[in-house]
Amino acid sequence: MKAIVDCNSFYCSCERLFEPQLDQKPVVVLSNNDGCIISRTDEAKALGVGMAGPYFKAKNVIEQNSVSVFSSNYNLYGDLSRRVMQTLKEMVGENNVEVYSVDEAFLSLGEFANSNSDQLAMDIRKTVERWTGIKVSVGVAPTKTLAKLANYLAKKDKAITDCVTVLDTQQKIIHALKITDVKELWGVGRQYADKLKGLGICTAWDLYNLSEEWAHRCLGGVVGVRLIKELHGEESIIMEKELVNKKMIATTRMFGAPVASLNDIKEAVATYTSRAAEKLRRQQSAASVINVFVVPKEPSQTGRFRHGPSIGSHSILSTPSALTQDLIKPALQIAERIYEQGRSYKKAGVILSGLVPDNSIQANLFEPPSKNMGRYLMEMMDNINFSMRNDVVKFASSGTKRNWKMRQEFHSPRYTTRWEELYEVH
DNA sequence: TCTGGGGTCCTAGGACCC
DNA sequence: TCTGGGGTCCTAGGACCC
Repeated sequence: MKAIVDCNSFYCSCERLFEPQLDQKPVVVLSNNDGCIISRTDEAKALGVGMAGPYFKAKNVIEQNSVSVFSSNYNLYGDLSRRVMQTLKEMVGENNVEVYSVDEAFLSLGEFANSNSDQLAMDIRKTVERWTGIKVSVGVAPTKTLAKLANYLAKKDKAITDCVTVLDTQQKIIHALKITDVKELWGVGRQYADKLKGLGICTAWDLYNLSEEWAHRCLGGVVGVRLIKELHGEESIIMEKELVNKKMIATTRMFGAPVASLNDIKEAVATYTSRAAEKLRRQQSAASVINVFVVPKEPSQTGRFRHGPSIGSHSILSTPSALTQDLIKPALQIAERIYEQGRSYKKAGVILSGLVPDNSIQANLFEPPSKNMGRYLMEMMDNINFSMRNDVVKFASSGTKRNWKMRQEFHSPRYTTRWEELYEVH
């Protein structure tokens, strides 16, 4: 049996942990740049605050109902996430936990669940809450896709389920499929949902009854086949062992306000490159390809604001590198190349790919001393920036004025990861 | 006026090779 | 001049996830 453990309104729950007077009160957390609502509590949902909707559209409702608003505080959420995952590992064994996202983990229950899945699932839910203060929902079923379905049902009707749903018999599974809209299934997004609806396939049960051959033809090839198999209880999406290294590392941001000057664009690109290079060194990789892109301000013709047209170009490094200074140089050259005088831009990004293990440590002996200096410099910068304040030490090309910096008007303290912001009890 | 920031996998098609 | 039937590798783009 598989389980999925999913934190309820995770970012909001993290904020509430340090402001307990907000329990039972509506809370929302905004995306970077305070643009979208990316987490909301049940109370906010009941007021009609949309998920993943733009903040400005919900602003009236939010102000009229005194909804508490926070900018996203990823230092805090990341730390609390680690505590939740650690709890799960202690309960079912490290090797049986697959961290799927910051607020979700799959568990392989194996023999733990043979007799009493309900009891085990409830035990997990209660223990995580007791140890970390974070409420979670648990779904249990034979496959990951069905476990996700169970979890969806657990969250949908918390008063009845107490945040736990177990689908351990064929009858329960069939009933769950029949009462669930096909668009709620894991692996069915907007495009497929619309397509399926058009064909008269409305419930998960309707999809269950289609053949693998049909899914291969109409639902993205092998991806669709896996979905059908999973619904039938056949494990087709396997558990990943340990968190493997990223194959691509990106740092991209909207600007706080549109940016027109090349200088500001270059500062932003240098800053994002530094951040991406830090992530690169953290997983001990080096990059061989660097991609820089900008998104002009003009609204997209398609009306889809998300995947608006971006203008970018890439550069291939002669030697893969993890040193910020090696990456900033080509990044800035690309920025100059793609920038057009007279336009203004709302976003820029840096993507590192072609990642390989960073073997420059071993190569040290054979390198000129200047290269070794580069490594020491990086280590020192990373350590200082990690233990003190972000960007105490940075490259001059990152700038000091930061005209492009994103908006964050409602930021809470990093209670658990910065000494000077520790929660105080008087 | 104001709409995030990451990631993954898969497929099709082109370039190139023998 | 005629010209088959494989392979592989890479990239762009589409779909999905949180």
